[in-house]
Amino acid sequence: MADGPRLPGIEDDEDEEEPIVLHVDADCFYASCERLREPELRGEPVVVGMGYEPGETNGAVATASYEAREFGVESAQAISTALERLPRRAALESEAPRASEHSSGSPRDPDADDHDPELAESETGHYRPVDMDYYESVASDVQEILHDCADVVREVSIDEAYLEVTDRTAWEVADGFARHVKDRIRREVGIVVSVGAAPTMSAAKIASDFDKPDGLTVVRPGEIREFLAPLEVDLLHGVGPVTARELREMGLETAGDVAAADPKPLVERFGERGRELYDRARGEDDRRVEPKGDPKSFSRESAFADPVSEPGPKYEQIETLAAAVADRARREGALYRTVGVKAVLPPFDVNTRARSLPGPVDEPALVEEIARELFAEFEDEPVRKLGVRVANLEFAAADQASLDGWAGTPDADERDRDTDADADTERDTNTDGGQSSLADF
DNA sequence: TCTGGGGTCCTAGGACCC
DNA sequence: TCTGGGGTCCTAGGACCC
Repeated sequence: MADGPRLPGIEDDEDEEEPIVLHVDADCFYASCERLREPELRGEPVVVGMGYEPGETNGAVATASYEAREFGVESAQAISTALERLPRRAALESEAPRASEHSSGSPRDPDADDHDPELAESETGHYRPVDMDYYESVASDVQEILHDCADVVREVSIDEAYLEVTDRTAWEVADGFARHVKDRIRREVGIVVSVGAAPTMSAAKIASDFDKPDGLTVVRPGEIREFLAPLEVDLLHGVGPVTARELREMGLETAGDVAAADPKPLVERFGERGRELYDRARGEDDRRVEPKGDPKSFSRESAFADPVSEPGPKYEQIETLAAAVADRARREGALYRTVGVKAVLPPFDVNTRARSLPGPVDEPALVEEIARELFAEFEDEPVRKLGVRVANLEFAAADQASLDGWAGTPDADERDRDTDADADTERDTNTDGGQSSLADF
């Protein structure tokens, strides 16, 4: 606006102050990873299933390649539904990939296809179980490049990150910079990503989604509202099916409608979220890219193939999950103050229970004990899914060292004392005895 | 769309405190 | 004692995201 001196090619002084945020989002990441180690899958429909085992029909779709999506396979869909739309290529193949498996005239396993035995290969797809360890190793290669390209990186999930690159590029060449990031990841890792560049995190996020797959969309300062206006409300981050329906009932179909609406009813109906929605639709978002902080909770859950009514197997599962969660916390160096369970009863009735302790602990036996107690009220109910969670985490690592210095009580000592106390005291969180480790805090 | 697993944030109500 | 207002912590549920 002001008429001060301008650098060549820069339209407006204000633009210089506008942050340049990149949102990098891998396209059907799990499927791409599978193709990385199994190049025969390139160009083929690939479905990666969670809770899926080769040859089985249980589980849900984690990721479907774009070829698989053509058949109506969608993420979060039941594998059984996906299989109806896109039958499995051959049952044998998914157990142990063999080079010649899908060459012509291969013998069929009896349960290879429960459908048309004459099914054309072109109408079948490849199903693979999720292999997080492998995907994480690929993701860390990608992340290395991202950190190399930006001053601040915020990893949102395994396949998605925000980059603050204001000092690395300029608006007039932002598309070239984004191209460079894309190319490096493709060349060095073999993964295709979509990138959005914008002055705000929320616009960058939508921009990366705009032209998927292999997309590159730059939204320059002053263009955000115009860019968002025609988009359906459910494309806005934070608007799911429920909110989208309610917005439509209010006569708001697009981001432009929301931006032009009276914010009062939005705030009345949706509270703080309504305000945020309104601001974001107008291109207003002053969040800066910051590295992700410590996690707030750890949880593990697992579903039964069919609802289970007998207490035995359910308590067994609770114990397994409790041990896994406690182990995770210990490995990550986290103390927890709250233990919770989740019981999903048919048809899909989600129940959660939680109990907090007076102070943070690292005690696997206690996690199990509390989880069992919290679960007791559901022991005779049919249960389809169970979960165990620890929350109110404390990552004491940094402080702990100095604390140890004067207190002279390493972690292990505290744990031992606590376990001893455990043996002879009822572990009621409100009694004052038997909580020696807690008293230290 | 009949439902997998790991998270985050928000809200509402109750307990409790001053 | 029927009674104000503010604050915090806790639990449960819900919506949402990937």
